[in-house]
Amino acid sequence: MDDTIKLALETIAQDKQAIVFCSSRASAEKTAEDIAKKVILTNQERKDQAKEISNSCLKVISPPTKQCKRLSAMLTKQIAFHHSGLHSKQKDTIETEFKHGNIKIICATPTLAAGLSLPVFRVICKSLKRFTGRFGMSWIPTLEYLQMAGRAGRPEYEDFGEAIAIAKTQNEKDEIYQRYICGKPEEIYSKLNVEPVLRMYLLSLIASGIIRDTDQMSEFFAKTFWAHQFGDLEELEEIIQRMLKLLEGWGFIVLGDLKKEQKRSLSLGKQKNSKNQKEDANDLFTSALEIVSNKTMKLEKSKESKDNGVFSVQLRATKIGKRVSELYLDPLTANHLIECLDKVQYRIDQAKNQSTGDQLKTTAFSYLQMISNTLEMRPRLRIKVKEQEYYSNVLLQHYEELLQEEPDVFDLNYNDFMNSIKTAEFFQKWINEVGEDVLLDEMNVRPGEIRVKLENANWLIYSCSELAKILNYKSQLAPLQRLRIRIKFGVSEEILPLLKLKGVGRSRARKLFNQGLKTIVDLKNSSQTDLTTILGPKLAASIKDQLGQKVEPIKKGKRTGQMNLGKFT
DNA sequence: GTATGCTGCGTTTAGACAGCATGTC
DNA sequence: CTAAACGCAGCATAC
Repeated sequence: MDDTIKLALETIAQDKQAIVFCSSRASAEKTAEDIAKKVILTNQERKDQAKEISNSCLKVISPPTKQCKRLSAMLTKQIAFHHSGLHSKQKDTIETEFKHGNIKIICATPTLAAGLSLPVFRVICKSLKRFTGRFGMSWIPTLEYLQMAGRAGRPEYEDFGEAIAIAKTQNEKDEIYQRYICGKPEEIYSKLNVEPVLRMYLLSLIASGIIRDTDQMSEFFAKTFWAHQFGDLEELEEIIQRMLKLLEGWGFIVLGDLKKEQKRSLSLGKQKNSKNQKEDANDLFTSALEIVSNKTMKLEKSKESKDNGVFSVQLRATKIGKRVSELYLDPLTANHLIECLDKVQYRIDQAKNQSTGDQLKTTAFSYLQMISNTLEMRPRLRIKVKEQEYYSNVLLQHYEELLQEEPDVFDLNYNDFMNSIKTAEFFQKWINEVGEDVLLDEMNVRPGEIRVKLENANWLIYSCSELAKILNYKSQLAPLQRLRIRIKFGVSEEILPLLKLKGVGRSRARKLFNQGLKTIVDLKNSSQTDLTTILGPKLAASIKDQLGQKVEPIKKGKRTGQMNLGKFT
């Protein structure tokens, strides 16, 4: 039998608890399941307790997903898995019930290591390797090992705790000993992801007025702990230089007083070719940039340049640049969104001018793909090998609606682009009321991920409408707002009016609609009795009340309102 | 006949943070 | 420089 499973069972035999850290979700689920298979609960009280927890996790989503069922089944044995795909309510109950001692083993991905304190007698690391795109399976950072191992030992209950790392070979054993037991935790800092961070950082520093010119900028970055950590100051200079130029080209900042604030796409009637626009902008700024290049950023030489009396170039955020910074958008994303909004607006204007002919339509899918292809929406839903054909069809189907060009098939970004199509398709299904169980089966999105995606989408769409306001694209505000509500509730267009009522969400609105109550007016004309049969007495009364109509006292029937409500939620 | 186990091959692979507005029986 | 394990299908064996 697997050593991990042996150790887990032995822990249970001691009537203690353990966390098993696994390197993938599939592994966490499977390991937990394998352990659960071998567990036999004898104590009736424990059985009942476990059953109760199992049920409460099962009914978090209705209808339950296969993930819910799998979790629920093993909770019966006081075993659980834990990873980011779980619904947050399930995560919560698992954590609290583990604390209460009602769950004996949790098989988890690193979520649990980073999260709140969840001390335990024994930590078992099934594997200390993890897949990384670039290097295949590689050792996890020492710091992460320490975090996981640090869960072991509960000062309140135990004198000590155990952290056990499983090695598959003698070689691995030595390596683990050297690397994790003797090794020092590495610096947290990585050079890999500097650019996006720097983009945002730079813009926010300028927008907030902390940095007003290139002198201050140089000074600021030279002094930063971050710059110190980065080490290679010249490389940092280059990056800052590049970011500055990008921010300027995107119209988020203005250099010096050489030019008035760039008005971006404010005139509605005019077709804007964004590429040309950008080039123009770059031309205009060349002189300013040259000054900057020659003068700033030579951090080591900054004294020298000051002595030479070269003047500093002013840095100022534009109106839209400020808003981008406030919205906490990556400027690259913001630019992408703005370009897409430009395109939508162009289509709208064209449609106004010529009434005939085929117009390129902007649909919900257009916007959904737009937000799906941002950095913020990463990681996108991945297209599996067998799904490729399906999603090329989806792409074809929505081709005309897209607001960005399809990259070349051999482009490195092509995969990512296709994943944005799948992600958009996921949102599309969500706002057409497809259930979470189906979404998991068909698209491999788990409830936990769904929540994160929806939150991001909500934020991005909100940001879009804020940008649209500044760009004066008024005609896009309503569609964006509608889309935002649809995303939030996961509903189709047709039942939108019903959502204004308190206590009416995705499923209740659908119920009403299917009973022929499609609008607020329909509801006003319906009797409270009818509403009661659909939604139960309490909600029926509440709706009548919200509509400003007389509320008849609730009759006490065989079933109370409480029970009805329970059934619907 | 059904359940379980083994082998071989193709496929997949952790997580989390930002803003906003408002509410849940 | 630098994979490993899961899931599934197909087949063998146990009950």
